[in-house]
Amino acid sequence: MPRPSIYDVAALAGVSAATVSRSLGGKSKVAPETRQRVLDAAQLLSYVASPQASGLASGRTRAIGVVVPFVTRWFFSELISGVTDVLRDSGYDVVLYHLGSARDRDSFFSRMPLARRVDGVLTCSMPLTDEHTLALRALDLPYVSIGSPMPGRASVGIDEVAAVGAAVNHLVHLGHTRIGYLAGEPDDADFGFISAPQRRRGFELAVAAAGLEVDPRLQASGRYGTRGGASAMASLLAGPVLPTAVVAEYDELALGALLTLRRAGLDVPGDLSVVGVDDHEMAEVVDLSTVGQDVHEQGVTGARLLLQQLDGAPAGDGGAAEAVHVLATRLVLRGSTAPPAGWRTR
Amino acid sequence: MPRPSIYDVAALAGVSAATVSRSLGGKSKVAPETRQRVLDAAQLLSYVASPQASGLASGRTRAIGVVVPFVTRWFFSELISGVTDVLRDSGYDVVLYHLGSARDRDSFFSRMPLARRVDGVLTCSMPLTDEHTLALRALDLPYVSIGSPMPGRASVGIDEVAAVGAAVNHLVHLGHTRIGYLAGEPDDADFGFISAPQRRRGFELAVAAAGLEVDPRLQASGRYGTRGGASAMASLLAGPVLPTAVVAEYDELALGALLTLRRAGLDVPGDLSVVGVDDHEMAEVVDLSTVGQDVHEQGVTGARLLLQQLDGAPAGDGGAAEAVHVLATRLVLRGSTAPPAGWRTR
DNA sequence: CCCGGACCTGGAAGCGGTTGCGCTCTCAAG
DNA sequence: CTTGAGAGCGCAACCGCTTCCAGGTCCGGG
Repeated sequence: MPRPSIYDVAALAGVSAATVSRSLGGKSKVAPETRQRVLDAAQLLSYVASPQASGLASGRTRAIGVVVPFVTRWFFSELISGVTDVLRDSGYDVVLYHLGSARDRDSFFSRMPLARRVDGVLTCSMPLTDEHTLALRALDLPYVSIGSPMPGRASVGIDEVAAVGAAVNHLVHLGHTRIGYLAGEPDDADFGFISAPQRRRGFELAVAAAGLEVDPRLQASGRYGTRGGASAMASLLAGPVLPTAVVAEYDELALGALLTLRRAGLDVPGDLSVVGVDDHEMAEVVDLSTVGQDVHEQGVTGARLLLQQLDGAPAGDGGAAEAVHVLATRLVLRGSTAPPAGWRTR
Repeated sequence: MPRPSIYDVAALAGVSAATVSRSLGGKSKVAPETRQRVLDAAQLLSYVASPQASGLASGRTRAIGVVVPFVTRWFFSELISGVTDVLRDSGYDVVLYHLGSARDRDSFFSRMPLARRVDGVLTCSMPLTDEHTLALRALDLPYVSIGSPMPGRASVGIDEVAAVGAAVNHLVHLGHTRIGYLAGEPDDADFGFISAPQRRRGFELAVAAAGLEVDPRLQASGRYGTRGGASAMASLLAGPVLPTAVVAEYDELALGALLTLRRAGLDVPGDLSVVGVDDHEMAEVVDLSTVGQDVHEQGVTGARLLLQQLDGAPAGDGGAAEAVHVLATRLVLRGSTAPPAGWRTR
């Protein structure tokens, strides 16, 4: 028994297919009594309209393309979770495009499978080349970028520069003067976090603003993740000049750093303070001070912005389509930061 | 300028729409020279066939529904990553359904938005009621279940009982006799890991098999995640009888347990051994012994099984459609386990 | 009593492809 | 030279729904 079509429902309800469509779609006027009859019939047959056909006829797909470079990393999974929750509740399907490598991205943006498949696009902290951006623009679909502003398009994110600045200032206020920086490096998939440059800049600006010197000997980098943080910290420890505190580009690096320090027998924050950025779920576990961002909320906001564009401005006019939403970050003080050794409050 | 249709391509190439379709679809015979002309024309117009229309006409959507209860948890994100990689390379789109709460699931399975949207379905460790299962069956689509076998359908997973058993045996061989168990509890979303009962059973069977007593005073549970592990361990420490080793239902719990132990000033593995299950990425960082499973590989395998059904047996015959793939687990020995205090090798 | 308008509903034309069927043309065998 | 097999390609019929347009009813007002 094949799936029932709209005609089956129409026949059962004793109306035309047009009326069934109207009753279910809820758009134009149908006599309440008629509508109920149709609804009952549909229910009875457990009829579900073919998204294919309805999309073809109406020009709307009721699906959103969500493009992410990674799905296994904390930041992205939080984002996806926020996005999918909002979209599901609005009746949109989420088509997930997982583009880890540059190769994947290139082939994706040149083939553009998004073309007629979705009503809108959401990219999450995607490192896009000009070509990619162009291809995206050519789609001329409602679009929101999360994690990286895009000229003329709506976006949501945090102030990366300020976030790292807050971390630095916290250390400065504690009295630290030799502040190190742990950065991530692009990994095999040739992808560094898109926010990396800004975070580094945030670090340097804040250090300079505090009247301190930006000392390259106090900076180190490691591959993505905890492992990278561990090795970066190790190289800092092996360096010519020791910091009294370090800020990590993101929490995973800080976690690794903590590990290295513990193994080296150094006390945190006694011998060295550590502060991260993100407020990763593990940060609380290891008592890491950090600058938190609400990633789930960014996903939610991004999705909402997109929905707004979808049933409002038809992509491209002023209004919400260009809004840049900057979400707040918060300094989360935990046990990994303290005044430098030998320093005392006046 | 609206998106080009197949007729635009046809006109440009000087052929009929049918030929364009055949040239791009690659199915039936087209003269190589003609096909090339069509390909060039399509390329020139950057033509992408509407999935809607082609799906409607052909009955295939080139999309797979992936249903997960969570996306932010290690296990699931790894799975999704494996699944999406395979499907993307096979030209399938992934429609992600993120159903965290029982309410979400109920409304999902009763509305069944999957109906005509996808060619196949993949569920990942979903706790399904009989109703859900029935609704899924009624779809009559190629289907693979990851993380929980389903009668008559293909599935992939690990032997949960054996995995925990391996953890227990490891401790037994080390000489432990008072072995505790840390379990997770369902969280707000009313969801406990679907494998929880089997893991517990694995624990109890292995303990019994070792000739030891299953002592309820050596078992504790906490809410999902590290936090839960920490509190579960705490309650064990506060209990009437102390274990010399504990196995945690999954690594996140073990991580929390390690934290509690460290804070309590207990040495691991000196005072107490800890072993987890999963080989979570943080396990390596904190030097946790564990029983590892390759979750990414499970995703890959699941996706492959589904593809096999898609272009082979039309859902429901014998063959691969019912295969139960059990992937291997491996005992990963790290620094969190050792013989019990006061014990020495003969 | 007649007419205009509001309100429902049905008919039918697509939406943009796919594909069965059949026509045309080429070429080798009879 | 005739005939038949194939290969290539076009015609047209859908796929299942949405939506424009027009027709039919029912009312209230003139």
